[in-house]
Amino acid sequence: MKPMQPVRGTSDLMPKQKSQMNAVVETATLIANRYGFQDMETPIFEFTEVFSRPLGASSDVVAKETYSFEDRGGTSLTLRPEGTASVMRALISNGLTQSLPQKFFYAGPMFRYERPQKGRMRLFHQFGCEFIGSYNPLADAEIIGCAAMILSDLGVLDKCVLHLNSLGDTKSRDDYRHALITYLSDYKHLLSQDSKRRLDENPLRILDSKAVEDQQIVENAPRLPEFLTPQATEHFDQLTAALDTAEIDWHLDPTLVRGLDYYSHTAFEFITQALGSQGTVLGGGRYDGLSATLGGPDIGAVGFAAGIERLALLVDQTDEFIYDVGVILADDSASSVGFAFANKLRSCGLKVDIPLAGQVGKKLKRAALVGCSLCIIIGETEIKTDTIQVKIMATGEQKQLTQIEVVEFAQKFFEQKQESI
RNA sequence: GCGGGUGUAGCUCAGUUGGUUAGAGCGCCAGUUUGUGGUAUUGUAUGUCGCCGGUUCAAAUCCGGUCACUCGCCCCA
Repeated sequence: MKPMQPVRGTSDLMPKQKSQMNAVVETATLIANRYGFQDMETPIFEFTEVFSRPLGASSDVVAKETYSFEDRGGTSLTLRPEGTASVMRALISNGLTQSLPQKFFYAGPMFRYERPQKGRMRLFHQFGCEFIGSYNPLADAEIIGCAAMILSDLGVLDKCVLHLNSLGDTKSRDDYRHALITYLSDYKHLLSQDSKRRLDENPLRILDSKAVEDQQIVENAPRLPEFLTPQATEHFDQLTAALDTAEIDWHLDPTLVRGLDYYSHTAFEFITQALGSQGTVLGGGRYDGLSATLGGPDIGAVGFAAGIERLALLVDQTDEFIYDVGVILADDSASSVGFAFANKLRSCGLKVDIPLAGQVGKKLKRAALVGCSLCIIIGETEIKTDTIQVKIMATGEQKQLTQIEVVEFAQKFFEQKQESI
C-alpha cells in the first residue's frame, strides 16, 4: 500500500494541473523577457553552506525545513529551498560580478520539509526574477512592475494586494532591532510562547504576530520607519513615487518582514485572501547583503519569487479540448487507410484522434467527448468509391468527399473556427 | 514542529443506539440503434469500509496505534 502513494508533501502533476502550471510559466516567461530577464537554471542541490550561510542558521528555512544529506563522499548537500541564493552563487561562480548588471529569471522545483497544507507542499515550484548589480530604487520598481504585470496577465492581480515595506539599510535595521528588543524585553512575560522564542531569533516577526496579547504590546512599540536613515527613506520614496506614477497600487505594511538575514530596504508580497492561510502568491525584496555573505563583492540586487502552484490555483481554469478531428474506422478494412489519412491531417497541424474501441456509434461518442468538432468516417464502402465521409459534429451535417477535398475542407473549417473565436 | 477535523465504489457522499447479503447520485461499460455522437430509456459491474491491532457472540460503526488528506499555528511561494 505504502509504495502506491507519493511521498508526503509531494504530488503527481497530472495533465490538467501540469498544463495549468505550464500556462503560468509561459506568461511569466513572456513578461520577464519584455523586462530583459534571461532564462537560467541552477542545480536543484548545492553545498549546504550556499543556503545555511546567507539564510542564517537560525532561520526557520535552514533550521527545520531543509532537505540536507551527505553524499557518498561525505559532503553535506542540500536540496534548494529557494532560488535566490543559488542564482547569486552561480553569478559569482561564473565570474559575472565584473559584468553587471545581470537580469535572470528561473523556474523549477524547490524543497522545504514542512507540514503540508493547501498551497504548501514539500516539493513545489517557483518562478523568480533577479535584478543583480544595482542599488537604484528604479531596479526595485522594475522588479515589482514585472511581478505586477505577470499577475495582471494571468488575471489574478485584482485578487491580490501588494504589501510593501522598507526594512532600511543595515544601520537602520540594527538600530531598530535594538530599540525593539529593549522595548519588548520589558513585556517579555506577557508575550505569547511563539513570540518569546522570536524575541531571540527574529524579533521583527513579533510585529505581525497573530496572537492578541502580542498585538496589544506591539501597538506601542517603536516603529521601523522612525529608524530609517535619510538614505533609506530616500530610497523608499523614490520607489513608491515610481510605482505611483506607473499606477501600481500598493499598501504600506509596516509589519511586513522577511525571515531571511540578507534582506534590506524593500520588502514586498502580493497577498490573496483566496487561498486560506497560504496567501502569499509572490514575494520578494532587496538583498544587497547576499553576495558578500557568499564571499563575493558587495552587490546591490532585488528579486522576487512566485509560487507556481499557488498561482495556478488562482488562475481561472478553462477546459481545453484535446482533439480537433476524429477518424472513425467503420471496419478493420479501413485501418491502414485511416491511419495514413489521420497522419496527413496531423501534418497539416490538426490534432487527430482515432478511437479504437467499439462500433461506429461508440467511436463517434468517444470523439465528441474528447472535443472533436469534425469527424471523418472511413469503411469498406468509402474505400471502394475512394471517398471519405465528413461529419460536422455541431450540426450533424455530413458529406462525401475525396481525400484531397477533405484535407482542404478541414483546413478551411478550422481556419474559420479560429477566426470566429 | 504544535493543535483540531476527516478517511466507505473512478467522483460526491449516505449508512440510524454495534446486528448478519454495505447503499445512492454522478460517471463508466453494455443494450434499445448489427455504419452515425450529444438527448432519452433499460440494464450490468465496481468496494481489502485507509492500514494494523484490541473489545464483542457480532465492528464500516466502540477503543488504541499507524498512514494519508485537510484546516489553523509556525513559516513562507
